[in-house]
Amino acid sequence: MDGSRGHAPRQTRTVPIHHRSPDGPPKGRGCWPGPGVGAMGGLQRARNGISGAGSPRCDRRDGGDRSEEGPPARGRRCPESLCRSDDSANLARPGRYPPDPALRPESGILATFRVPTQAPPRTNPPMDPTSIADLLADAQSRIGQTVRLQGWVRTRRDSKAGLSFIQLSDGSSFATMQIVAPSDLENYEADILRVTSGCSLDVEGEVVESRGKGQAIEVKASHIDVRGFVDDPDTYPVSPKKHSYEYLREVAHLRPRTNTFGAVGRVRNCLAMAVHEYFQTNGFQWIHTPIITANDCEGAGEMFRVSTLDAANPPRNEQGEVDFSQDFFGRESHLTVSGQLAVECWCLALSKVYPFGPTFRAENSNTSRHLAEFWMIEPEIAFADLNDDADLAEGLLKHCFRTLLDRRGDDLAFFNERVESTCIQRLEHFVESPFERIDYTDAIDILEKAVAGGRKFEYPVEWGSDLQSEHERYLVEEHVGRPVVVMNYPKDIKAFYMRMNDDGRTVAAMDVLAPGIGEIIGGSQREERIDVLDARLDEMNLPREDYWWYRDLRRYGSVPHAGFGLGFERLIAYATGMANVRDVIPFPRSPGNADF
RNA sequence: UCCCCUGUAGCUCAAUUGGUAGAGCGAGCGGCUGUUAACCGCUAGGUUACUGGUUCGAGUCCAGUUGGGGGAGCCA
Repeated sequence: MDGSRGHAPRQTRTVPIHHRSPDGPPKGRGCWPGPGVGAMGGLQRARNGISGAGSPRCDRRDGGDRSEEGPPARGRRCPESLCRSDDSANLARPGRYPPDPALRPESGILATFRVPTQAPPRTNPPMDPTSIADLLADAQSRIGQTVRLQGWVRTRRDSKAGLSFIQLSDGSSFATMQIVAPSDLENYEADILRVTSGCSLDVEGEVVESRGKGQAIEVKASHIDVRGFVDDPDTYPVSPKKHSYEYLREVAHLRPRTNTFGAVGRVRNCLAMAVHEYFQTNGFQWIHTPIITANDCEGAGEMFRVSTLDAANPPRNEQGEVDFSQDFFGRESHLTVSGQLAVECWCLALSKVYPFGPTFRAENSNTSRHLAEFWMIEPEIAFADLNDDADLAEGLLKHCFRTLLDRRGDDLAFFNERVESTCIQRLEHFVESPFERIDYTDAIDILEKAVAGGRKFEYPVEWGSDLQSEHERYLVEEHVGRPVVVMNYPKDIKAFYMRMNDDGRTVAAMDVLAPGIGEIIGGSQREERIDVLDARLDEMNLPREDYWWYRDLRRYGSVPHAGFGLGFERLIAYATGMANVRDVIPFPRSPGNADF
């Protein structure tokens, strides 16, 4: 029943004030966080200085007893401030909202919830809400209509002419909507003048042509319902100013409210859909390869163990080793580091397949290009060789970026203006130019010529060793200037499953290198000949029996096939110009960091 | 994991050879204004990440711990 839908409780509630944090979480406010530089301050101190038990987020309090109401400021933690989103969002500093003398701290240990005063009347029955994106899609034809918008406040500006301007964002597009709140709204004094960044609103009003510059239309409000106030605005973490990315990572629960991260979220969604569209329109099947794997043969690095054994006191066998036969799966198991081996089974039945899901690596990698949990796209195609694989990589990437340019011009314009000034140009160039394809051996020649010409590298260039980051960067950024596919690497630096070339010393592997981000795709044609595969397993001291089902694929109807892995976060980082993959995933996991 | 840099107000940063801790933004209050990253004034806000040293005296020097960044390795 909607008559009261959207209205916060009307009564004033009181709570003991020590349920409130001595002060709020670190704040700021993120409209246009600039490039991430500088160091962190308050949060680490909060983290280091306070040692309370309980939820780790609750520890994130900065010191400082900022008013008379607080309990001892340090060494004390609020058990439920940030961690309980329902009530804490409405907690107010006592004595401020409302300014009721009976509730001042000196009258007792009471604080006041900050709640809207009175439910403003609204149309009956209430109308369905519209998204800002939909409203802007046909702005001119909507003029004169009454609409209902729901969203969060970016800024409020008052005019003594008897009105306030509120920038409302609902995340449906980069654009916000200007709400004009006339002072004759019955809750104008009581609510509207108390609205700050971060408040949630439910607005009804007429779409009108804007009298100001900067927007074609605006909504002249007839009713504004403040659904949720911001607790002490002084502590709202995402204040309307520039914030560093490092800081915003520490408030990852609120960073989607900033321009940058809202845009990242929409771009991420758009690219994910583009990936699926490309495959679905080209005859691929999406295969859900397992997250948990008991294979000890994936071989792509350190893995996270999945176990239900008592970590403090695990069962042990006669040799004193942990007895995983008593574990949940009856053997040691892990989170997947790749769906490739599993999806090859489905490739050799459904022909064109792709996993697209989360992947986990327990590597101690501390870089802007690595995450412990990331999303990977791993297409696999049957009756295909390495060139088909490179064609597929090129087709997929170009489709993704073309789609992004078509659909998220608003967000890309922002990235272009505020994050990386060549962002759009780079994407347009990307979709128009053919990839450069060079053999590893030729790449070595190019690098050797560069060295002969005086170019200095920290690591030596020699056939047989892997290309270093500096080598890849030279090839992509200086020598070619656009994405490069390096193909046919020496066999000794690549995995066992990559197909041996006729020269006997290289395998059909490829890396797609992109300017600014490095390796974005790694792939290969797979070894489909059982005798050659076995020889490679033996050569690398890998027990054949561990790969029995993988080898079966080569025994029963084997066929040349190929595939690659595309790191989804690297794709987003490249598309947006965001420098760190931790800032293109909602909640990044990296060594020492699994907050939120 | 290795190398380098770094931690000062809610945020971004200053602080001379070791000598009383500052600004901008944000916030609160007031002024002005169909405003729009508004503008003007006033106010509040600090155990200089933590622990221990050196010193008459430490934000500054030393050691350890811890957080962050850049680069490398591993890779996607």
